[in-house]
Amino acid sequence: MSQIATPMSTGRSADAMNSTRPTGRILVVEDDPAVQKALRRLFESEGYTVEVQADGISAMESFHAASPAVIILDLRLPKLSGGDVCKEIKALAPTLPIVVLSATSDVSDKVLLLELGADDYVTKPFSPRELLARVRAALRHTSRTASVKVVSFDGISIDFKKMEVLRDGKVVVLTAQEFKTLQFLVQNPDRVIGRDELLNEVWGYQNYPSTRTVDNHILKLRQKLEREPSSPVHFRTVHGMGYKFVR
Amino acid sequence: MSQIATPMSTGRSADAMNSTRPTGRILVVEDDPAVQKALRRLFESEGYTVEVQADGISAMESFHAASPAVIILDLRLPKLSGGDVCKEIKALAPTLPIVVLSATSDVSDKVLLLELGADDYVTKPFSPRELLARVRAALRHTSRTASVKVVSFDGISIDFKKMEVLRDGKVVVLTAQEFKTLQFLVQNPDRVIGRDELLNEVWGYQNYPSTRTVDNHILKLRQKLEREPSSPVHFRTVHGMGYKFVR
DNA sequence: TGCGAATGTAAAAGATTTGTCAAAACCTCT
DNA sequence: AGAGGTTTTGACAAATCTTTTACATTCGCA
Repeated sequence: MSQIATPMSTGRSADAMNSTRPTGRILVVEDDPAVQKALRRLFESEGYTVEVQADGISAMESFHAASPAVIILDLRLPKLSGGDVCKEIKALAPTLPIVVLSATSDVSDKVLLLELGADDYVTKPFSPRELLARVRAALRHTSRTASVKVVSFDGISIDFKKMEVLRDGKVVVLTAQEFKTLQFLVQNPDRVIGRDELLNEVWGYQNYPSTRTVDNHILKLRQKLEREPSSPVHFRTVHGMGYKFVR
Repeated sequence: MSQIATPMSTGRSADAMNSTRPTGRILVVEDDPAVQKALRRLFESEGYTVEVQADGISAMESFHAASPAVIILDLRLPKLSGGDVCKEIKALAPTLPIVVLSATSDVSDKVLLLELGADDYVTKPFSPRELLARVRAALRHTSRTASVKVVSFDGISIDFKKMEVLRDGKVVVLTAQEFKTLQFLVQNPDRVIGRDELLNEVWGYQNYPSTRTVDNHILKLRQKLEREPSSPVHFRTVHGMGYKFVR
């Protein structure tokens, strides 16, 4: 597997690590422009939204402003050391996963990482695939600890763990995108959600399809889940605004 | 190929932990207060109950009093060396998993650890996540050997202890990796497992092959175990998400 | 009531993901 | 080093999903 030293091997060697298309914001804190660029490319090509900061101070600001889903943090930073950033952030948001990026020499002390509260680390040189895998693992972890496993209403039950939907006891097959859409809606009941918001949350920043795509997915959900698809009860249209899920 | 169930979503979505929900008590034996604190925080945030001891003598006492599910043991200890603690405990409770924490220098020979009876070890600069993974693996291991040694379904029986698989009474030869994959899937039935996760859990921390590798192993499992490999019943694909084992 | 804009709908077109096979890279024992 | 086996990669077709597109319908409002 390809190893990268500092500038990341140009080719997107990440294509192998496919699977889930993430919908996450990543804050990358790294001062070397070459690595910055490489990381941005790496994650953006995977569908993440990337924000890059080069020093500790800006990192803290971004952390507050952007509320990322995961932080990738170089330990060597100007202004405010990566270690301090890590500690501060962990104090403020204990569940926010932080993946530390470092030279082996920086972490020779086994105490260090633990104390900082980092969740994981990758030493330079690292393979893009490995970093990606760890970031995914980190994200998986937070999502797993944070939510309800089954939701039921009107003869429909949604099992997020099995990723299975039943209507009247029978399995309803949903595609990945449909399921994601459903999940977002169900987790934000009674609230009107604009197409743009759905695109942001469910599709992510990178691939921005037209808003019609959203309509189509709602259509599918209605067809598959509503008893009377043409007059939907749960997946309601709010004309001019968007959609709203009601139990 | 499929009447498969439900695909779904990104990392940020709900998704439950595998069967190894931390219900466990952990005994941490470590003399450095900073590391103590860090370990306590790490495991408690995961839902484990943590007891900490700083020296070998107290460790043995706690072992008797608290009957932990797993022990994390630093090799450098005052009063009674970690090695001795390990040996003693293994003599008293052979199945209790012990994860040794050590500096690389201490374990230039893995042999030593094996002699001690440790189940796993993590060396010096280790990532918190890695330690967690090892502990989970250790727990999985005991819960497996303690309760379920054999799993059967559809004419297939898997003997985890013997590492042997029978189909219709005949031995099916699986390679190491195939068996591990099978094991992880079987131990997490009905749950959709992404390729990433499989790589993390089955392939471990050091090597990250491409996701194609996973597909290939699934292929092998299907060829060897499914009655109709081209339309798998037990090793199902969840398009866009990963795989799911169903009895 | 009539008009323009927004939404429903279905099917075509475009992309992506997975199945599968075979070759290459790796191991582990002699 | 070589044999025999395992694991990983790479390629390509097949399967499946997503997005677009085009047209019909509905809605909001003057």
